[in-house]
Amino acid sequence: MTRVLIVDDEPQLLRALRINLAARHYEVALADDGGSALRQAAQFHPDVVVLDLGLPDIDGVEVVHGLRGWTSVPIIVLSGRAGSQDKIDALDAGADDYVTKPFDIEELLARIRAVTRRASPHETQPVQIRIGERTVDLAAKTVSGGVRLTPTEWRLLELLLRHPGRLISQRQMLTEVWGAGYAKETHYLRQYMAQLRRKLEPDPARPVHLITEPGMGYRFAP
Amino acid sequence: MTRVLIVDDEPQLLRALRINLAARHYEVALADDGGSALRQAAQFHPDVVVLDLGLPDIDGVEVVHGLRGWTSVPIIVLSGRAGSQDKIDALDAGADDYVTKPFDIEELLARIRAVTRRASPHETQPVQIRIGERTVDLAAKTVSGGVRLTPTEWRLLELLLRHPGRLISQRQMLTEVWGAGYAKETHYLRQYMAQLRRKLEPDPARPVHLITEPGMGYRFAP
DNA sequence: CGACAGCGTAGGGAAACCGTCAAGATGCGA
DNA sequence: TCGCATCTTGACGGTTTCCCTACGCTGTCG
Repeated sequence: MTRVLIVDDEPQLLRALRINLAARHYEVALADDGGSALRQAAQFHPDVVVLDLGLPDIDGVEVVHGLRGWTSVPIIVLSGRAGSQDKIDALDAGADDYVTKPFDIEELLARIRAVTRRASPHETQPVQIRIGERTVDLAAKTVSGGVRLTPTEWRLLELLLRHPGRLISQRQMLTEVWGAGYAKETHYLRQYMAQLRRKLEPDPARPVHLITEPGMGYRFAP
Repeated sequence: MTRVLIVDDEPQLLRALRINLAARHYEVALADDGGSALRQAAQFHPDVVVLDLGLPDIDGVEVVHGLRGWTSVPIIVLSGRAGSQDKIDALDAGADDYVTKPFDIEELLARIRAVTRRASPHETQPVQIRIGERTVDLAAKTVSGGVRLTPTEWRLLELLLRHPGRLISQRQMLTEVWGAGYAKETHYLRQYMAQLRRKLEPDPARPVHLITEPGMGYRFAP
């Protein structure tokens, strides 16, 4: 079932879309500002995000940036502003499509079908990754052996696992998992990397998959 | 280089797009009806197709179907008809995006960037460089053969590798790696160049890739 | 032949960094 | 309101990395 996150500050629109999408057997989550949108995206893991640019707290383009920091979920932008520059900014920030209000609900549905159709083969690619004796499923958010991870642990692990073999800088990890204001709190990294190792590594004291690169960052070695 | 196939029956539009895209270093192919569009797509293998729905011979939606029969190349549909049903039909036929004429050329370019960005996540080209028997990946910060480098070693090596064959002055290396106050500490250079050679050169005593230019600086010879 | 300048190598102390244990603070559901 | 899971914060010992000093080598030039 396709999961849709709708972000808009008009209750009417939210309601209309929720009803229409639910009637077509989409699973729907709602958010009415940028902050809750980012939180919802992390928890709900939608297959597509419908995002209004005119939000009360954060600029919509910033929300796109925030999402693109850690996910490639398709984003369809809504906006009342018909100006072309808005479209260009949103698309270049990483949005996949742009619809100007007022729009026909059928057209939005068609665009949702279009972006999810393109993204769906991506979904079938292996999201199961082995770490030692454990198997991690990023899509289902499960780890074999009855291991459970907290939300923060998931975000951190996902960031590493999505770039196998690549060095992820401390700065990148901190800003993408905790936020832009935490770029220097390397303490958190040590704390949570230790927890991940305890839960995933065969011998947590001698990690072979979650590798430290002193002074630079961490790396997931498959 | 991204390859774009433009299908439209208006010579003016074809010309305008061709010029704009060529100026931005796209490779462009043109077609003015559905038949040649399908032929061109087969021969030219574009990375994205810009397709006008109002063609003289075949209905645009049929062209979409024809393309989707064998390729998943992103398709951006153009149309003068603003009616929503057109959009829905085209999107459901397999198009990826829809732009209504008249459109801002910048907007179309942004949409081209959006669909190509999505279609080719492989564009994150691995910057791999060979040094003797070792392979260095600057993006992933890895060296083949289990070799590990420290942060300072990486900074120094990156500076050299980003300018293959070029002489890098001691002054430049010192200021870029250690800071403006270290411009005369040539000592550090010898120290770290020796370490890099030990880790990367087949015979550290006889360097063939990390070359000393006495009195001047160092050079990376590919 | 000797002085000198530039380069390569080795090793030790200091500082920065990392892993770990432990405890306080916070938020959420019962 | 309480209890639990999670997130923050603090403290300490071990390790890596960096900075710095010392010394041998080579080629040039007087």
